[in-house]
Amino acid sequence: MQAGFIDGGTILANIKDIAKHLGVSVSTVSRAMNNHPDVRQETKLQVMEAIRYFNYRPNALAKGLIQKKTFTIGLMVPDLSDPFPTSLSNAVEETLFEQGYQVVFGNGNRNSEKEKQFLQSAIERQFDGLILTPDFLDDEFIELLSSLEIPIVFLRRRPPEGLSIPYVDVDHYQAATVSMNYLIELGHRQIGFIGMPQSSFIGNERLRGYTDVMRKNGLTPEAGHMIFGGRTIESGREAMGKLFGHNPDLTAVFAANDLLGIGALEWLAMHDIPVPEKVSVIGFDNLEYAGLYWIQLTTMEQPRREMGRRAAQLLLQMIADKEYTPESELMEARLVIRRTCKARLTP
Amino acid sequence: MQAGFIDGGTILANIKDIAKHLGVSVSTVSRAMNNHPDVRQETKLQVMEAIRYFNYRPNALAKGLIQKKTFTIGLMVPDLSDPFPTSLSNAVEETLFEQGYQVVFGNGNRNSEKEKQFLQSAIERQFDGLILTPDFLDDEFIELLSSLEIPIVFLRRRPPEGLSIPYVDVDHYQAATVSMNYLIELGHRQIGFIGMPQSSFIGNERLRGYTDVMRKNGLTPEAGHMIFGGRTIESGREAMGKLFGHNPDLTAVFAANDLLGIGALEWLAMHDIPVPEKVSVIGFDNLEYAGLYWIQLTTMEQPRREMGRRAAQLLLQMIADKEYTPESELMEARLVIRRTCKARLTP
DNA sequence: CTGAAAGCGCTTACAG
DNA sequence: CTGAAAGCGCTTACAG
Repeated sequence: MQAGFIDGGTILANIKDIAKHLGVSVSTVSRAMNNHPDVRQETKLQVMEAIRYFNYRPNALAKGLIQKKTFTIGLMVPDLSDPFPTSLSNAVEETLFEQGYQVVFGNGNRNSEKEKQFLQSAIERQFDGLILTPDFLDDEFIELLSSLEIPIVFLRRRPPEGLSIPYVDVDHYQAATVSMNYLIELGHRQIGFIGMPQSSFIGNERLRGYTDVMRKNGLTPEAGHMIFGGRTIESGREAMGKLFGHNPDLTAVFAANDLLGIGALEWLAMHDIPVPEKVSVIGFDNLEYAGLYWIQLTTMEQPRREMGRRAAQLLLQMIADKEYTPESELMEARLVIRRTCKARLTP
Repeated sequence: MQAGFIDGGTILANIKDIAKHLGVSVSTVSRAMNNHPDVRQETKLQVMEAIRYFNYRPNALAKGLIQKKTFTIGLMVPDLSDPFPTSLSNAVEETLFEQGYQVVFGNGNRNSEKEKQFLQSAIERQFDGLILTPDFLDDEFIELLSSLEIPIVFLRRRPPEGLSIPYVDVDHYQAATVSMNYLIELGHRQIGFIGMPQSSFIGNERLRGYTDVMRKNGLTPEAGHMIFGGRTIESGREAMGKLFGHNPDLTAVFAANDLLGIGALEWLAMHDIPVPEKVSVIGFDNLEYAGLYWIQLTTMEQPRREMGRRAAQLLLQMIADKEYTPESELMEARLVIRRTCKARLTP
């Protein structure tokens, strides 16, 4: 029951084949497919049947070319192998899919060139909108951005100054003060900080939360109590080693993300330093890892699904009304108390 | 220095604007852009400059429509939140990107409808090829597949009978015999099996490895030693509970994937049953999790990057030569010995 | 080396 | 309710 070859020529049916087969015009077929009101019910039914018979699918390129709308949205993620953004991407994808959009993932790959190429590709392919998590906001990238007339929202990143692009992010500073206050309340005073690369905006916001809370409590954030450089388990392990080597009197550590926190826990476990009895550790992100039986990391949970959904919704609004630039959204992280933090024994 | 508005009309420059601006024909601009040999060097340079000036990017829809080639490839993954496929997808993406292709991720979502919709979308959007990991091979899906004339390769799945679609997968049966032989060599005789849902081809291949090696060693795979149903940590935990509850004399467990294995380890840890002293556990996949300090799961590593790369290469070949259907590839998994398996003490 | 023309597969005013 | 025609933004024989 397959059409396969039509008139011994074309491989796949197009709208012309359908029209010819039914003895109607191409316009009529088009209208019938798109539920145009001005089509006789009978005609519509015939068209539907012919479509089934020929296994016809309209060519989205032709459609997009003429309608100037592709129902395609680009979603740039910094690193496909980073576990953090997946549930976020999932939420973006679901929200957009419900509205008939296909989302195209772009692998930024923590690589400036790839990020730019993704933008280029998005322009050439006429995407309807873009959700971006760029790591490299150099001049060239910003110029590219500003030359675009596609709706854009930033996710987990702040847009460069001067561009009115809305963003969705967590208030990292505020969240960091929450976790720091928690440690302070538990009685900790000697608190270390394991940070991401200092080029990271997010990392710096969390650091700012750390230093501010320290100062507010009359404590000096000492250079020797802070260490920067990575975002992986391995670098967390290393950092913990250095930190504790220089400051064996630390009673708590604030790790700027869970991977770093888990690395810290590994180092402490390897050196038989009991957590939380001797050292408390708090992370940030609430990755799946954090809940493992052996880890049970106390951490700040980012509302990942909500962030993804919200970013998608903002974008949808912008697409619906091109004049409108919605407000950015700063969401709150939530303290998830597990088993790596404990009140310091008052001496 | 931005063009922005051209002739107070169009927003974005197109090839016509460039041509008009230079006083040459559209064909000449097209040829200059595409490095056609028959273009004067000087003309080419002028075109290049105009392109820069207008910030012009060719419309990929128009290009695709006429060239019948979109440089777009669809990659279906079963579940965006599953940690297993990411490095695999990464390798696919890298390989394809090098050759100028954009890959579009499709979220199968372990949902039959979404898988079909992705195929439909791929047809409409004229993708050049497809890498598929479908979970639902019902009749409708198979018919859809066979009506396609796009090159397809299956990744981590076997194509339905009758369709000559090449695939790339690990030899799960062979790998399972490797891990089982390892347990047998360690002296284990009472070996349990924690399996995936019985609808899973992969799960059944691993099960077959288990039962065959048991039988070859004169052991009977007892129904009470096997348990099926999930692929998550939680279901591994549950399964281990049931298994051990009924068979406290088990000395080893073969978990059909790492998540199940980790769940099993959790249950054992929660019940103070020492691993590997009392019970050995072996997994399958070698997820990142498996290497965590507290887990150190002995497991079978799948060559994920190679699988992804290979699938992409096969597809590229098929795209280059549409007549050619390459051989499928069955790769070998590798035993990664960590700390969850130990020789059984001979009584 | 360059241009005019046809055409890719659709949609959409415009007429009737 | 339906059809003929123009057009979306390109590429590519065909002529010159």
